[in-house]
Amino acid sequence: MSKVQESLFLDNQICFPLYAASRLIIQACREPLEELGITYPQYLVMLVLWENDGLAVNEIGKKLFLDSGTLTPLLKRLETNNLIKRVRSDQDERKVKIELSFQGKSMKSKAEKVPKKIAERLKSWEPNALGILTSEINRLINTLNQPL
Amino acid sequence: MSKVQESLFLDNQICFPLYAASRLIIQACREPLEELGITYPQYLVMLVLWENDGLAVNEIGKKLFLDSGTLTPLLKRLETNNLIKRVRSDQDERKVKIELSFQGKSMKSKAEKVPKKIAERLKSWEPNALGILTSEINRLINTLNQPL
DNA sequence: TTAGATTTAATTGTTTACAATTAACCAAAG
DNA sequence: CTTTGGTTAATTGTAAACAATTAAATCTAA
Repeated sequence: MSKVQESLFLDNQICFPLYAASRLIIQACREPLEELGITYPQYLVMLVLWENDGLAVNEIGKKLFLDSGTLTPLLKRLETNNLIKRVRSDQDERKVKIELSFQGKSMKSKAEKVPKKIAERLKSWEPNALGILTSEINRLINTLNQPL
Repeated sequence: MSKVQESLFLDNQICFPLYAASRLIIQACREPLEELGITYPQYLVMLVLWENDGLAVNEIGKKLFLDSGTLTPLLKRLETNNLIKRVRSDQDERKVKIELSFQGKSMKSKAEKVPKKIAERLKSWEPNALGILTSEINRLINTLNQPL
């Protein structure tokens, strides 16, 4: 069979394994996240804010590769759950700053369960192999982010 | 800073890089897929069918890690676009067999553009490094699929 | 100074994901 | 034959993703 035809099998491409692994690991996060009452994308936004509170919507979007079409409704849900506040900037009224509420800040310590759960799930992996895999995936992200 | 706190940074975990890389590479597929008039998950179903025509919904689901809640409406859209037929099995009326239409079969040759486009996008990568990365991700999938 | 371009968030509409439930069907035991 | 338990696809409801558009605010260059 020709190389081109072979490449039309699921596992030969990198796309499907990435897609499947991403969904499976998010599933593994779901259980500890349920205790926090948030979803995985919401958790990502919280991670960004715990590192850097008060960012604008587009600044969060740059870090997570998400646009306002995804973030605006997600942030509204986080606000409804009293984890953040959305405040229009005075200096630039186009911008909406996202600020952690007290409850949002308090969640940080409880959130440590998530990486712990994942680490437990991947305990059969050499830490080194996992580190290499992570950095190779980050390298792939860099490649895909380069303008064509 | 403690290890646990460090693990609450975006890039230290494997979850976010996987999630980001998955979405970025699906974005890279979008342009060639637009020519075919299908989405990435629809393309995955077509890949499965090109390898094995006439599978039942749950058999496709096992290969893609998707359930009927996702597949049923997706397959209905593929049927509306005349790429497949959904036929209730005679032997077991619970099952719905998915059969490629003539147009669905014809699309296979045009679909070769997708892996070609991805290969072009990743031409800066050593084929070997890409192969190792793919197999490591597949190993991760196996780990995550093991029952806890 | 202002006309046009850019930035920013929100909105609209389509398609995935997925949990939870439902309904029909099958197979095996009694 | 009937009951029971398991399988299969569909349905319902919620939350992402993302393209495309809109509207307001800001910036820039003539």
